[in-house]
Parts: sequence; structure tokens; C-alpha cells
Amino acid sequence: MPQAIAVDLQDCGDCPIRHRAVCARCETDELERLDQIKYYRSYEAGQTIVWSGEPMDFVGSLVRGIATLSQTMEDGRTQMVGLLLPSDFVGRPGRRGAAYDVVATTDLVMCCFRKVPFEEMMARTPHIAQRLLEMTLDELDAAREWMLVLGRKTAREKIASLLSIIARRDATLNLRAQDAKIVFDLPLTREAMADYLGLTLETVSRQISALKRDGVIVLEGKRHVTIPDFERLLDEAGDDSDGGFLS
Amino acid sequence: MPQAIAVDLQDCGDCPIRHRAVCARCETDELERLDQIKYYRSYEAGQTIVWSGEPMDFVGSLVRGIATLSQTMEDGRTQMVGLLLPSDFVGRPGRRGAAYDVVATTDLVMCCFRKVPFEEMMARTPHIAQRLLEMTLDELDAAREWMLVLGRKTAREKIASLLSIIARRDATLNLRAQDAKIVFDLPLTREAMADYLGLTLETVSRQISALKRDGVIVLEGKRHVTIPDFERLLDEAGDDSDGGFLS
DNA sequence: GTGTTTCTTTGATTCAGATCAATGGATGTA
DNA sequence: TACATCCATTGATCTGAATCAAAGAAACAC
Repeated sequence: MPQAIAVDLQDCGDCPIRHRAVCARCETDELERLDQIKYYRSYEAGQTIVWSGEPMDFVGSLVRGIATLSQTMEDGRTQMVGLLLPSDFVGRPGRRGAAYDVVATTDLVMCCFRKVPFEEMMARTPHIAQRLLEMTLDELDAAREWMLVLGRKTAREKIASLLSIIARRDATLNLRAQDAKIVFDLPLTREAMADYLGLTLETVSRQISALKRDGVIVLEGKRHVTIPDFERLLDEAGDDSDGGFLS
Repeated sequence: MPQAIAVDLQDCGDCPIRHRAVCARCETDELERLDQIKYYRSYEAGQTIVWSGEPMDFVGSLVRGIATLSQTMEDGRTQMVGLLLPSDFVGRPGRRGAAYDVVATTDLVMCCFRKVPFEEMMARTPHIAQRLLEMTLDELDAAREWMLVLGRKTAREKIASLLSIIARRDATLNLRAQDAKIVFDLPLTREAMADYLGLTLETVSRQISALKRDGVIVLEGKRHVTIPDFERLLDEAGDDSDGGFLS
């Protein structure tokens, strides 16, 4: 059982629930009610936050760190079905148990709400259900985009797709200037990337080496990535557009 | 542009919106308001109902027939990302355009609501957003389950997974007795199955032949399928459980 | 009937990625 | 310093599914 550890965040300003998950159109008193039922939890890298099938008594959003959602077959084959970055929502109002394992990839901090009070509040506050619906539709779009990656792309395209998604999310999160060079640290091991892409870790390693050799990416060490030409990367990913990310 | 054709449905009892999509907990007057803004549309097999990226001015649910959601790359590779059977909801309240192509696989009938009035009603009626959130979470689970199929299963397991999903949905829809022999007609061509499974149509054909040879399924003609032992099929699919379908 | 189209099956061959196997850094620690 | 441990790379070989190619079966038109 993961153990909860108290965290001190000075200000709710850090809590993405306030900004993205729930409150885009909320009134002040709703914010206050949310504040009253929220609490923080932290987990260490490698800890499983929730096991697939187990009851989950909270919902919340990721404040710091990286988590993954994954499904595993009896024989050990696993497929990652989601990557959670700060500001992402975790949990399913109205559902009993978790549908997949949620695992902390790095040390992380979550802002949580006990499920019952949150659901009561949701019932009283139409905006919240609407906001969650919007977010869930976004997740559904992302999952379906990933189905195209898994079903139809080559290993090289898969790697390029993953890198472009991480680069995009990183840039959005850090409000980077649009024309700045894209630089980031890979938040995943080769094995985790393989689980996300439906490949083996050897294939991931080989394709990363190939992209590096061809100048699509620049690697310093094993994790630090620079993208000299984002359009080029998108091209390698087989994407027909940049999703409005670049001008 | 698909042309709308008037359809006569005797009774709203046929309209799954009433039963599943929206109204599980609705009051009578909400049902009446929904009735006032709804209309029917029919499409012929092969028609594209919505093109990816185009504006979509309605939402609705499938009354009769089969439709598919799919994404296509510039070079023609396509991946089906969803299979719509009667009672499934189509459209995304709060969104401008469609994210994927929606194509009628058979002749079909939809029960539609113009988007703006539907959204207005949603804003006034908290139950509707909550019901749609539940449905969207179901779709998200299904999409993520499919990611495991696409990323980690073998061709044979993929075919068995697809057959078990169709069998399950068919049984649920037709309220078949749990112990009845499962018999249905495949609603998809081999090519469509291939697009769903991330395979080629030749591989689909070969694996279906293999499952038939091994007695996992019985085929009459090209489409009519009998499942003599559903547990066996699930086993071939690599599923660890039957999802509560059988006792 | 004969052709035409659409869907499907089956066979032969190729190839991308898996698997098996070593080796190469980092980092930590006794 | 030696020696684990963890993560990543690279090489050799194998294999499952793709690709290339042909032919069968059903539905429909003329």
C-alpha cells in the first residue's frame, strides 16, 4: 500500500485543479468548497498509486512528476495506455474501481479530493461535470490518436510520435516561446517507452540511435534531447499537421 | 454531403437516447424537451456521415445499423478507432469539428439533436452532462483496452478479441440468455476488420481460417459465425476474465 | 447463359521487428 | 579499489505478419 506523505504547498496557485481541471468557469464559493475537501499526497518513483481493479477512494490531479497508466496480461506483456504529466486528472467520478494500474515514474505530488465529497459537489455544480466531460473527451481523442500510432506506424514513426508528443506537452507546460529550440529530458526509460509504443526496448534503443545518426534529434547522455527542427520530427512521425502547435 | 432522408419510427421507444444516452435519471419534462428537438436521419451503406476536421452541427445516437470511426494518414494507411453499434452516442458536445471520419458500414438510422439546443439543454440539466461523462469514460476504457490489443496481441489473439467483443455486444443488445449458443453475423468485411486490428486483410483471412480449422469458431458462408465455447474464445483472445459477461 | 465486380481465400516470398546474447557505461557501496 | 546493479547499446539470428500474386465464390447486370 502506498503511504501518504504530507506535503506543504504554499499556495493553491500551484494546484492545477484550480486552473484546469475544474474551475475554469467556477464561482469563488465553489473554489472555496473545493479547497476545503482537497489534500496533497506524494509518492516515490516506482510506487504503484492504484492497482487495476482495486477500489479507488479519491480523484485528483497531478501537481509534480510523471505517472503512467498501464494494462498487463497474465503472461506479463504490458501496454501503457496513458502518460500523466502535471495538470492531468486522475480518477473516474462515478466509478468504483480503477481500470488500470497507475504507477509513479518519478517522485510525484498529487492534489486529491476524497471521491464521495467530490461527487456530491459535482452533483451540485453543473460546471464541474461539464469540465470533466471536456477533459475526458480530450483524453479519448489522445487515446484514439495513439491507436493509430500503435496499429499502423513503423517503429521509427512510433518513436518520432512519442518524442513529438512529449516535446509538445513540455513546451505547453513551460510556456516556451514558439520559436525556441526544443530541449527536454526524456521522462521515461527505454523500457517504459517500449511499453507505450508496443515495441521491445531493443527496438526503441536502435531507432533512437538511428534518429540521432540521421540528425533528427541530438542526444546528450541517455535522456537529454534537443530537437533542432520540429517540423522534421513531425514529418518523421508521419503526422499530417502539427495540431496547431507551431504558428 | 450525405443527404438526410426522413424516417418514420412509430415510437420513441426505439430511440436509444431515451434509454441509455441521456435519460437514465431524467424527469418526464426533460424527456419531453429532448423529444421536441430530436429528429431522425438515415444513411446508406458506404456513406461518410462526417469527415474528420469538418464542423459537425449535431450529436445523436445510433438507432439501427453499424458505423465506424477511423483515422487515415496521408499515404492511405487507416486505423479504425471505434465501432458504433445501435445505442452508441455520436458527437462531442462543446466541440467544433469531428476528430475522425464517421462512416456508415451498413444502411443506418440515427436519432439526432441539433448541437446548439442540445448544449443549451445540457447546461440546464446536470444529469445529462453526468450521463455523457459516464458514457465517455466507458468509451475511454474501451479505447484503452483496444490499445492493449493493438500494441501487444498476436494476430490470432486480435481476431479472437474482436470476435469476443462483437459477440458480447450482440448478446447484450439482443438480451440473449447467458447460456445460449452465441450466433451472429459479422458486421464487417475482412478489410474493415484489418483496419480495426492493425493487420492486413490477408492476415485476417488466414487467422479466421485457422480459428475455424481449430474449432474455436464455426463459419457458415463468409459472415455467419457460431461460437461453440465462449470461454475458449476468451482464452484465445488472451483475456484474463470475461468482464462479468458470463455468470 | 456470360461477363463484371466485389469480397475472400490461399500460396510463395520478403522483411521489420522480436528474440537471444554480449558488452558498455553510470552510479552506488562495501 | 573492487563489484554490484541498473540502464542502454549493439550484434546475430529468427519469425510472424506484410507483401506480392493468383484464383475461387457470390452477387449482380446484361
